[in-house]
Amino acid sequence: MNIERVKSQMRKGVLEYCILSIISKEEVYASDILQTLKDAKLIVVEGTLYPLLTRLKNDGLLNYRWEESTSGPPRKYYGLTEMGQRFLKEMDATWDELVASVNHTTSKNKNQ
Amino acid sequence: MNIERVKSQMRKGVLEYCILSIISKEEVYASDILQTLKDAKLIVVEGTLYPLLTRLKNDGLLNYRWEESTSGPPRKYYGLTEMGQRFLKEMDATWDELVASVNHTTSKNKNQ
DNA sequence: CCCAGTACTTTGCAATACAAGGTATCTTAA
DNA sequence: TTAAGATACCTTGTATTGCAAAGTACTGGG
Repeated sequence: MNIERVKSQMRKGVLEYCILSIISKEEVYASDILQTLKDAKLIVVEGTLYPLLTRLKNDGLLNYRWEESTSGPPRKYYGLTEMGQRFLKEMDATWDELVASVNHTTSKNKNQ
Repeated sequence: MNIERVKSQMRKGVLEYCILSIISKEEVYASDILQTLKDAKLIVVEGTLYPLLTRLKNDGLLNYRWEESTSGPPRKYYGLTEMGQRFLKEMDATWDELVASVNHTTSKNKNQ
């Protein structure tokens, strides 16, 4: 048992939410997403992200288009489907509820 | 893919944190914990809680004592070890960081 | 033509929440 | 005294999924 494992586990729960949120702002490809998550200190690796994007696409929340790159192989640029946008809104509410629940359970509030 | 699965997944990440936090306030047994989590809208079932308590005990974060009950079999009352208390403090910080990271990624802040 | 860089994909493993069923203890009441 | 019901703790099997590591494929430079 170590704190890194706990961090990793907490991350898991919000990964899909953060990824959908990032994609909702602009069309991006995998490396963009990895960089954005890294900037936010949410460490994720390729082996996690790619299968997750595929899953979200198969669930109809994402779509993508290929785009040629001047510096390597073509990239998959992802965007949110209409269903993805609706889902993201629900996730927003779900996240807010979770934060409220945890703060309630741990007796914290915003001023602490 | 449905929103319930997402809720469940978000819950997972904070379960240990919430349970340690509940136990830190007073000695409790499993049913107390289930009730407290339920009140906070963090649904958990027995089959999840018991193995988790055993794991936390084996990791040295919890200890327990048996106590007779006037209305059924004896209960295991759990308390935090010193290590558990230290760990809980780290989890507090980890949670705060996660909230900050998610809010950053999803471009939200406390006033929204 | 090989090598380095970039991008996407796949495979195997480990952790763990949950559903469902099981065991044990205690109280109550016929 | 014993059967039924309530309470409490535990175990097993399954599905999900994040991650490490290795693989495939495209591009341009030397």
